[in-house]
Amino acid sequence: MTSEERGERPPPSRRIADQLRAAIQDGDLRPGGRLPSERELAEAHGTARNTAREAIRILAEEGLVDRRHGSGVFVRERRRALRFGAERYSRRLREKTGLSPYRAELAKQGLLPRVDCVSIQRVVAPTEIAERLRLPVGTPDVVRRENWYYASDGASEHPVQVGVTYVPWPIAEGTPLADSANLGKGSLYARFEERGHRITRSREEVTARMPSHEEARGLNLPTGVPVLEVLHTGIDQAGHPFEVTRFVMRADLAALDYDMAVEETDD
Amino acid sequence: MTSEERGERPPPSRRIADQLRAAIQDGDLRPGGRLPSERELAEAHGTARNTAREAIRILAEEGLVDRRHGSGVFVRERRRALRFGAERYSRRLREKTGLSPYRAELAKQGLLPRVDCVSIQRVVAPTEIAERLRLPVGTPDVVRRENWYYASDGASEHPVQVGVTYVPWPIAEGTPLADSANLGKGSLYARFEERGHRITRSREEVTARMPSHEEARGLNLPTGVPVLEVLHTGIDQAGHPFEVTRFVMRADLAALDYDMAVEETDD
DNA sequence: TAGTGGTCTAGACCACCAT
DNA sequence: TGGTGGTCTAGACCACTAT
Repeated sequence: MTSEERGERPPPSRRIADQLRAAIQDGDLRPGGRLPSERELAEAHGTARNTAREAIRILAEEGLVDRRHGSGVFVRERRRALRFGAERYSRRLREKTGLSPYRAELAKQGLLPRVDCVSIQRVVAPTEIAERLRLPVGTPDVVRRENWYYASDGASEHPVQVGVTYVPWPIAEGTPLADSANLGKGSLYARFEERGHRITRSREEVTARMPSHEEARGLNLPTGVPVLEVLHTGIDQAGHPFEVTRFVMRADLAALDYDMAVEETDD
Repeated sequence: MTSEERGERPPPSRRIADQLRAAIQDGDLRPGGRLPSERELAEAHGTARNTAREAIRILAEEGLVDRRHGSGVFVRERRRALRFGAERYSRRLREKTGLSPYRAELAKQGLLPRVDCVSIQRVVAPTEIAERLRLPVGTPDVVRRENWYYASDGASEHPVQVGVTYVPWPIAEGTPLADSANLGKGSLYARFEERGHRITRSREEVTARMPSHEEARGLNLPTGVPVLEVLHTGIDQAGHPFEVTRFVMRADLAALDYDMAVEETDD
């Protein structure tokens, strides 16, 4: 039981945070608007600066405000414009638009996409990946392709997500999958089809967590923003998994959208 | 560009945090294990206690450690045992097990479920809900049912998720949906079928964010744990939406699992 | 009761941003 | 250059947990 639940007065830092939070939620402080400075808050409440600072920190952890060194503290604007759904793997969509699903979604939002293939390596599959690819023991080799996805509004560009794709070596061998950043017309899934693997089912395991230290730096994440982690498994017409991709995406910019038939489950 | 990226030495609080993080990731500090106290860390690094405390705070925000007032700081154990998938709406599964999907999933994990229907009200639908139910203007009334879901390992019980279901008033009127906490055999979807709405498609919009102040308290969430928010729309055999549920779940305990056909999209 | 984290004070200097 | 947040010090007292 917390002090608040017992009806006691919360400590000053909490009370200042509560008051600012209410002002944000009531619209007295508008998105993009600036909060009073730490020194102003401290004086207004008759506390030390550290106490006002603690209040700001509480709000930052909740993802409600952005702190900008040298400028001030601002009410965060909630966007979450990008929605990624299962149709991103649809051949029909691929053939119709000629765009990769990431590019198609950004185009819909009037944003400029950029995808950067930062590495292609032949590695031993991590356990989690090997399980999902049902790799036979003794043949653990996969191609690991790491892609970074950016969005630009014309003025500035932000990283949105990272995707790491694992392909069993026997499937990738001798194809652009094994060594080319540019996969050519139709991209990834067109190349899989040429190897006899047409994506028929998609399994997606979704979790959320706070970013690791490295992810927070790489994705340029403000405090109080979690990441969505999606472990995608592509399954072909024969029911065999042929690729696994782990996406890590900024949860403040991206959302997932699934539309599914319900009675189709066969267990 | 941060000071670290310029090759400068990070400030003492960061360096202490980096060192502890490495110890956790290398396994020198095991899950459940206790970190040195703030006073010990401060002395060991020749800093003020507040500086050591700041280091601990950085790790807490990353979700790596739990702080327990009066006891110490402990390496968080990662569980995430519960997986919720689209098959939870399957009639076949419902009829086979006789269990609600939540109860079935917890039983699989050897946990004891408890579901508490805390309120049933007739309200005006929030915009977001009205849009998804395609409510005609002028008939905005819905039944709002709020359920809390708990899991118990026999010793202690934790809240896992909250689900708020909205049903158009004309569908709920005169049925247990409108006023009964106990929905009877087959629960929610059996009642919908009796009203002529068989769930055929499910749309799920998934996001993640830090919990609100109230959610953090209600779900008893430790710092550094985000929530998954799922906006589920049930669609019947005629293609009409008939219920919307917003789930908010602890991301450290729950995950989502989707298995879908790919080429079925009809746009 | 001893040790822990939670909160606070009243300063200080630094790094960053806008003017 | 003046104002902002970022970090730090060297204390202090309180609230909580375990023994």
